[in-house]
Amino acid sequence: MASTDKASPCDRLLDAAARLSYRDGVSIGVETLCREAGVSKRSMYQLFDSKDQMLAASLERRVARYQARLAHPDPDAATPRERILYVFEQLEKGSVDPDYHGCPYLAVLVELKDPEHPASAVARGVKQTLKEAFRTEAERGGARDPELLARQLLLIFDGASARAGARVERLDDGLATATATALLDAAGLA
Amino acid sequence: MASTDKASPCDRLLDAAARLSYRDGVSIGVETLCREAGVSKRSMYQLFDSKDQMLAASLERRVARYQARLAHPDPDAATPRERILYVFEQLEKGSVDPDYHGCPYLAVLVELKDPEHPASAVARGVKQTLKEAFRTEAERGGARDPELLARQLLLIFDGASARAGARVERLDDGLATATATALLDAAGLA
DNA sequence: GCGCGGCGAAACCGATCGGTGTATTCCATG
DNA sequence: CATGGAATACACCGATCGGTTTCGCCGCGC
Repeated sequence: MASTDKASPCDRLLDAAARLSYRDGVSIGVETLCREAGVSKRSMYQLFDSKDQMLAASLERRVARYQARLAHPDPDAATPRERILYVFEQLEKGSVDPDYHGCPYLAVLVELKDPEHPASAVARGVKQTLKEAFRTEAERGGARDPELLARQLLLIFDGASARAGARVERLDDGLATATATALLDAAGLA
Repeated sequence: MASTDKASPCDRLLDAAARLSYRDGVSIGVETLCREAGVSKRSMYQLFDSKDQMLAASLERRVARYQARLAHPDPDAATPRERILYVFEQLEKGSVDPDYHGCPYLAVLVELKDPEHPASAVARGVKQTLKEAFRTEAERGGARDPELLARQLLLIFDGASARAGARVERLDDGLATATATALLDAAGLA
């Protein structure tokens, strides 16, 4: 059976929306989405009010998985520095996938220039959460200015993911971790 | 008279394409573009082979202006460090404009996931040129690894422009220059 | 005065957009 | 077996997509 069988129409729709909108952009058509999910357009509009809300739901659905992949597997044993650098190591590991096209949440924010779009709100929330995670680690590690360090790390994170996704830069030599390390050192993080 | 009068149809078209595709995204329609430029669709298709090529031309047209805005006004008197930091100061100055939506070349690369698109090639070229400018300054300033430093600075540049354009971050407190400075120091740049 | 070329207005092309209406089928529950 | 909700197929809506074509005006050279 195909990987999309057996799941509920709602799940199949959200998975297809996440996959295709990430690969082809948010302007992917609902017709294509439904065909890919094996769900009729009529069913889709009974499950969701609009394409915009389905897109937001498809982003929301993957938030936990996304954050879990960036979280250090053994948080208690790791230092703040290790937990921060683990995020960038994971970014570098993911970027070698030929299907990698950058952080999907940043891509949505760039493509949907409308900040009122429901999907933009989801994406902003993910970015905010990551920043707060960085800031918490920065505080625990004794950084001189935890807020500043967190904002700097997000500059690196988003810059690296955007450039790697656009195939303008490669991260597989540790560019992101090296840059983050330089900032951690400059911030006086333990 | 409107600002678009008196210029040639070609210029008006390219200006409108640059303005609207930057504001609304590259999926802006040719109908809208032509209406804004006051040029008939027929004339547009005599001047350009396709919408894609017109988009590429509109990006190309602004390259020199874009690069000039990032270049230090007095290159001979300035140190490599000053010339590098000037780029980030200009980025921060531009980002306070309410119409700022990030670096237009990075936005095009993210929106047009197709690297074969003629506009993608133009955008990649701009990024490459900026990286080489950074590397030249890094060499002249005696950085330990000029190539690495140039790549790191572009991470900052693109991360800052994308986040500022998406209104997820503000640069008006000097975030970009502060981060770049930390990297220059870490690289041993004079 | 006349014809011709360039250009704008607008119709037109097939395709696709987001979204809806309607009729039908499937399946689980009572 | 009957009923009802869920899902289907499919036609349809007006709008817009990138792109082409027709027509008619206007100015310039002969």
